[in-house]
Amino acid sequence: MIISKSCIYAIQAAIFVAAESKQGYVPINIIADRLNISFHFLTKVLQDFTHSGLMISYRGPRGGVALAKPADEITLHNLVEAIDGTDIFTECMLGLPGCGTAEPCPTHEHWIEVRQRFTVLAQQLTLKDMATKSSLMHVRLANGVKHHNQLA
Amino acid sequence: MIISKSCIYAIQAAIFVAAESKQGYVPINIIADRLNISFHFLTKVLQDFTHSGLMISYRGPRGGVALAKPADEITLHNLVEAIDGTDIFTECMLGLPGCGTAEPCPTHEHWIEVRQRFTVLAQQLTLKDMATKSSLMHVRLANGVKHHNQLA
DNA sequence: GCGTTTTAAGAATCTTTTATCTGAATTTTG
DNA sequence: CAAAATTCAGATAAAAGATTCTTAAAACGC
Repeated sequence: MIISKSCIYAIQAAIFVAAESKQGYVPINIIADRLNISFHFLTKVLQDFTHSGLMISYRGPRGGVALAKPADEITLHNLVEAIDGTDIFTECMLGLPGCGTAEPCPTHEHWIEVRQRFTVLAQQLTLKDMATKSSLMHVRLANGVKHHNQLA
Repeated sequence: MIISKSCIYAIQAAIFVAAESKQGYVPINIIADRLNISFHFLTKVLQDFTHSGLMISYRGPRGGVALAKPADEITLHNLVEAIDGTDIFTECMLGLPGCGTAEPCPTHEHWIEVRQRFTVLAQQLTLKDMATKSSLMHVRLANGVKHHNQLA
């Protein structure tokens, strides 16, 4: 998989928060319910967002999480970096440590072109863009479609 | 990581075999030695290549593995498919089961463009291409540079 | 046939990722 | 001040992936 499952959950949650964020803080149990993710697991994952300054959290009644910045100032790149790190955007396809223009691996020149496209995509696609396109995803999640292996 | 570690080892081994294959079968212990990979592990991984018809194997003295086809008829796509399957080339970035043009996820239209580039790359890059570009990789591996975390 | 070389196959171990649970700590509400 | 809502932190369990180990099977040379 391109990005980790934790990261997928985190991105979906961020889209959800961006779509609902007019009402102040969004409680994590609400997000977990609507997205069919374990509450405790999501709590842990979202802490990476608060630690990296993409979200802010508030305890107690009417607490929850909220975006720390406007949705159009948070990119997919920011989200992935906070959860999975930047390896995906910098790594050699074969994982060779010193691979670069000086000592390219056999796939180097072909791979960096694809990787560069992916990086640009991630830097240009904002949370706002994704939130406005998320209607269909939400409908499906709300209808009980869980992740993966649950097609049957 | 884009592709699994098993797949990375397998690709490196395939490049090695392609470069040496004039001498009939190449013993797996030789490949494992030169590439700093565990012999037993490599044995298991290369079985996926023989099972999928990309390589042929032969037991006993002067045995080993060899390409089943000319190196310019084996693509990177073939190699990845044999080890990791085709998920990488077909999957939605967020791993949503029904994601497609009918019900796109928020990243769908952006992601498929990158994914398509990657697929074309993998289908056009042949083992022959990689073997001719592999000199530097082999030098580094022969000098004892192991994979990952062994930089110090 | 016997010993050596080599792949084949599967079990066992270790590591990482994913997921759950429990007990706090914090803040608002009444 | 007490009760409820909510995040925070850490321990633990389950699952998946990576690696190693052990034994078998095949081929060859003598």
